[in-house]
Amino acid sequence: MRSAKTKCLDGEACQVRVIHLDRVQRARRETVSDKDLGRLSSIYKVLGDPSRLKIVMALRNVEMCVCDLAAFLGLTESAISHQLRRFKDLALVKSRREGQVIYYSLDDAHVAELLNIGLEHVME
Amino acid sequence: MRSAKTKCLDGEACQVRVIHLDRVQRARRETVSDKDLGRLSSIYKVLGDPSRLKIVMALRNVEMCVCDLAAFLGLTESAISHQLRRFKDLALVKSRREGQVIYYSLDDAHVAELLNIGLEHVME
DNA sequence: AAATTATATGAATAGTTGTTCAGATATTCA
DNA sequence: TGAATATCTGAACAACTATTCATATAATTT
Repeated sequence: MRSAKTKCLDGEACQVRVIHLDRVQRARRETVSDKDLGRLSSIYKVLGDPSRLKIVMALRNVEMCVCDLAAFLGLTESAISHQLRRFKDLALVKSRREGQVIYYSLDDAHVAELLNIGLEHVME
Repeated sequence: MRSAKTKCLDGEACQVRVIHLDRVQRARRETVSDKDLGRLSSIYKVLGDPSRLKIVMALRNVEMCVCDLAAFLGLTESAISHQLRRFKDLALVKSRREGQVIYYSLDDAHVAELLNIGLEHVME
């Protein structure tokens, strides 16, 4: 099969070689929107850090406060708080106030599922 | 409930407040090894970038070469190659050579599952 | 009200990372 | 063999990020 020049989506020539134009077009047809792609990658990204992953893995089983998580991870309470906010922004973790203490837990069943499948992969 | 001082795992005093010692201990008991935690976070991390996510999303449906992916993403072939190596290092993507062309596809069923669950979460 | 406790926030910084560029390697074809 | 093609690799750099420190906010207790 021969190489071929193609044009970028915006119309400008972009000198990209395409060996299988049909496959590229199919990929373009079946791809998810950039918005969804961004949101999805944000979710994986927030799980893609050892400290944060340890946090959600713990929250899978027990509801915990910032203090507890700081002791568990051996990090500053400030660091934990910063990371928890990232989870909250993505609606992966929810919080519940009881006096001065704020308890954190998983907000979404999909998250636990993501963690379980990941664990399956790593454990076997 | 009152705060309490505890000691770090290594025995040194570390001035960490712990509100719920039982929960912290339970978390310590049920946590996965640091090695597994590292491997797992690496998997999420590699999916946590829009470009890379777009690559594996495409490979979910079609086997593609570096050229094709470069045209699809609008990136350099070099950039694609660099990213594909990360996937290969984690055994998430496999390759097959046919002459000068190397075809890439998903290596692991778990990856597709991770992507599907993520999509479910984002789409709904 | 003042002191204490738990958490949140903003700035600063050291470390990490995605991309590009230039050049190397591997395969095919003439 | 030499030219052409597809992919890979290493260095370099701008952009991003995880953590800490200092400080602010919110709730409780005395």
